[in-house]
Amino acid sequence: MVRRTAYITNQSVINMSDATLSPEPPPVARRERRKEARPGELIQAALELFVEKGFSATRSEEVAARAGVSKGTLFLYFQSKEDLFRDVIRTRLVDHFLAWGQEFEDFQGPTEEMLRSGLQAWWERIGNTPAGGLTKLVLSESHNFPEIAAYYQVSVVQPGRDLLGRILQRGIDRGEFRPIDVPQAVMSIVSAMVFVMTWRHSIVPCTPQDASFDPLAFLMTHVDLLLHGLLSSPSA
Amino acid sequence: MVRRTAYITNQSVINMSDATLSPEPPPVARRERRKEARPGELIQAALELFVEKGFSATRSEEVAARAGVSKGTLFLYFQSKEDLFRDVIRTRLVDHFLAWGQEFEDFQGPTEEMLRSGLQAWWERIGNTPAGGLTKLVLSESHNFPEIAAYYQVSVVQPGRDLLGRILQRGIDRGEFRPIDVPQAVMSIVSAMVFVMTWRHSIVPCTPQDASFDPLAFLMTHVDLLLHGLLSSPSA
Amino acid sequence: MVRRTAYITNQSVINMSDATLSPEPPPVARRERRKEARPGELIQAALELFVEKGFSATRSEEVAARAGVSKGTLFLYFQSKEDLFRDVIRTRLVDHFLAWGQEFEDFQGPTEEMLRSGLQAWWERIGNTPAGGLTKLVLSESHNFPEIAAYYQVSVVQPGRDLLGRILQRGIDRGEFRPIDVPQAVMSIVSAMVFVMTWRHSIVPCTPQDASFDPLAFLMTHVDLLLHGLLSSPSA
Amino acid sequence: MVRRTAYITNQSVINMSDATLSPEPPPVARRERRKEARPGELIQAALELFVEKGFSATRSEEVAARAGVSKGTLFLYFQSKEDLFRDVIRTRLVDHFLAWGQEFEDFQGPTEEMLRSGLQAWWERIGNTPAGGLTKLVLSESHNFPEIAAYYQVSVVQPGRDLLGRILQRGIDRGEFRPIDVPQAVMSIVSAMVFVMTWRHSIVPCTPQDASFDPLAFLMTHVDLLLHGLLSSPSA
DNA sequence: GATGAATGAGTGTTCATTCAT
DNA sequence: AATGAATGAACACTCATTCAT
Repeated sequence: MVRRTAYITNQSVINMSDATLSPEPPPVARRERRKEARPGELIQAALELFVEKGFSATRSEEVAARAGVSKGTLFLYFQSKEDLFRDVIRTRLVDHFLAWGQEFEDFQGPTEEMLRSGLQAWWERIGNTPAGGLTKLVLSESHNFPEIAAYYQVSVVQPGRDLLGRILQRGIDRGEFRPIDVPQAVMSIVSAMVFVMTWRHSIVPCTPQDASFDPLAFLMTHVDLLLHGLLSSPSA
Repeated sequence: MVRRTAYITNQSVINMSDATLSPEPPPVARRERRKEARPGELIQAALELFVEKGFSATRSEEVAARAGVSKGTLFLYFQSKEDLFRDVIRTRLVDHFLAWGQEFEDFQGPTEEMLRSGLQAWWERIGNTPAGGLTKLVLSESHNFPEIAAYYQVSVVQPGRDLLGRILQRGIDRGEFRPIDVPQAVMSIVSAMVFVMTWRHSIVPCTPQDASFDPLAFLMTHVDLLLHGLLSSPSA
Repeated sequence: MVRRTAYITNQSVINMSDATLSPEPPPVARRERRKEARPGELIQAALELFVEKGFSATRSEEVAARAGVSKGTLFLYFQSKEDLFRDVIRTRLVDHFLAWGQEFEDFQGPTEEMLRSGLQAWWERIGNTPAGGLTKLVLSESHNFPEIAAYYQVSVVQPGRDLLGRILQRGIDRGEFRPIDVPQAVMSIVSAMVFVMTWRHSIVPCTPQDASFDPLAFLMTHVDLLLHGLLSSPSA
Repeated sequence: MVRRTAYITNQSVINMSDATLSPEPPPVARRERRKEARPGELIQAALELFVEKGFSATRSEEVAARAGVSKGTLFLYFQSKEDLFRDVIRTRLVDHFLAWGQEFEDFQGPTEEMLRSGLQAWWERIGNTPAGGLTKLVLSESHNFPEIAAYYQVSVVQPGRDLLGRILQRGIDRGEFRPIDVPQAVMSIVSAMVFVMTWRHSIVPCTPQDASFDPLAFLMTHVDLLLHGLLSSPSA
């Protein structure tokens, strides 16, 4: 499990635990091992390059080169560049996303803490990983690959919204929160999450002079505001 | 209405002449008029197409065709397709953005209302216009055009943040708001604005089944939550 | 009109009157003239190369080069290499074929002479031109382009069979020929025509030591045999 | 049955061992047998596929797959795809062709009958077998494999012409036929044979609506016409 | 100034061939 | 001997850009 005490502020974080290479079980023929590792290596390389340079600006040969293979090998494992893109999304986004939010099922403390803790977990496990760059990529390329955007909405966004909705509902049920419009409130949180990922991979890298944007701090302050409101004497 | 007074702290702005909006002063010979209108017509066509299909998916010949001229003419006015992109963004971002926020200088009512009214104005004049698409375009292409992203940050985002900051500060000064961290609170509002534009031009068009996303309603509910908080008995 | 007294025996005849360039009517802009000439020049180049080397062995850049243009220009006029192939067939085979057999409508002499004269005309105008190579090409590539083969059958072969059929029928009607099965007899002539074209563009170029194959002589002897039979005392 | 006595005036024949047809003599170990059978199995698979789809449209992996081996094995036995092609043709052309015409050496009946009977035998044993497809293949690929075409001419066509020539000469010698130009008359028959094979493997599969072409019937009618002529009162 | 024919560098993809296992 | 993962040369096709008219 990845656990990071301090907030990670720097950009260009490529901390992707290579999910494909385990601690080398029984000794297999070298060639064999590569065959199984290849798709993962290629997807990893593609993820990095797509996030770094964008989909169409990345030549398929570059992906192959970064994975340490030749152009032809790429097409041995993926029917086309677009297919590779799809598989990157599938493998990285969805898989990673599923890892989020399991432990909240039997959370005991106050919902406010649950919300903070959930967001922090999301940031550490998803937002602050290449998957965050992927999200920006999906949004950027949505014109060219609408099915992928739709897939993202269904497989990533919707589950996230559901989870957040359950948390908010819990707060209402336990009398901690006011009986607000849950779906709308969920969107207020989602918007901050999407914004953080978008911002981090577009504006932030271009304005080094203004590098004071701290995503996790922003998220926490955001939740704070949502919880306590701006008004000095909140309305009845 | 184009008014240029404050804000513009730009760097290396090449073509700031908003050839498209000025009310065409003295009557000139037809040919002459076309000649001067050309760049603006091309920029308009490019804006539309870039927003519709993305930068790289738009062929320069399409831009020319939509502007009613031939491929060659495009390169008479712009050195390259990238240059055209830069000019589109520069011209339009500033144009559109300046239209926002002048009338708030001497707003009289409560700050809560000022905030709502300001966001509504923004939505109507910017978010819900091609400029919204522009923003998404800038973010999407920030890898390929980092100077543009930086320019956007300096010329568009920063003024917006300043304006919002002044509004929030006014609320605090008048005792309406709690003495929160203004820059952070500003970001909570900005994030919703950016999110709305991003979402609207990427996910929404790809998921017609889930077309229930109402940007203005979201913005208003968002402000509502920020103002009143989620908690039933807000903290001291 | 092309008229050759002696039989043309040599291979590699590329006598294709450029059907595209007429005696330069009114003076047109250079560029303009090229634009109209280009498709014809490209088709001519493609015809030559396809016949020389086969369809798939011919790179599209070679076609362009022989036409004196660059690769890109080829695709300005033809959507794909396959399309170019189709247009070569359409332009050259069908057009040329239509030129055959008009004057036989009111032929006066004996049918035997009509048949010889018709075959000789066919040889001079079609068989002994690049169109002959085209026929071999169509047959060779029929696996890869079945629609083209079907088109050839309908637009070239069938009309030819019809024409030959009318000639034979005339002979029967005038009592010159025995009342044979006309379609079958037609095929006996067609087979010789097809054979001549096939042979000339496949075996003959590969066996220079055996270059004694004279297509026109063969055709004439073939007709002779068909007319008079092999038997010394022909059957009743 | 494979008999090698006459005819073979070949040049540079590399692999003449007909590994495919010989009735597998003494029982060998399984592994051994496979090893010797491999080339033949590959040639058989290649023959089928080349005839079905053409040479360049057949991927070498398909050949291997149909032969039940892997891609690499193919190149264990044949230096290249072209080499495989050469071996396919060499092996099969000779094999098939030699099967024709031995029994005519001491034919007793009238020459007319001999001719018909010979053609029928040819059709059944060669024309109407994969060898027919082979012929079309040789002609189609003659540009890329001129030595093969030459080999075909020398080893297949010439023996066939010789045989037909002997038959016709017999007819003349016995007073059954007129003293015609034997080589030319032979070509009239050969042309029909070649045409039949070419047509059958190119045009016919592409025009199912016109599937009425009966090769054997055509051949017989063709001989009929050649024997009896078209004219009602044959020449003096 | 305007045109649009022409260019050619660039890229995704295929497939015969090699070679480590 | 057999495999099949890997290679990389080859090629069709695109499109931003140029320039003769």
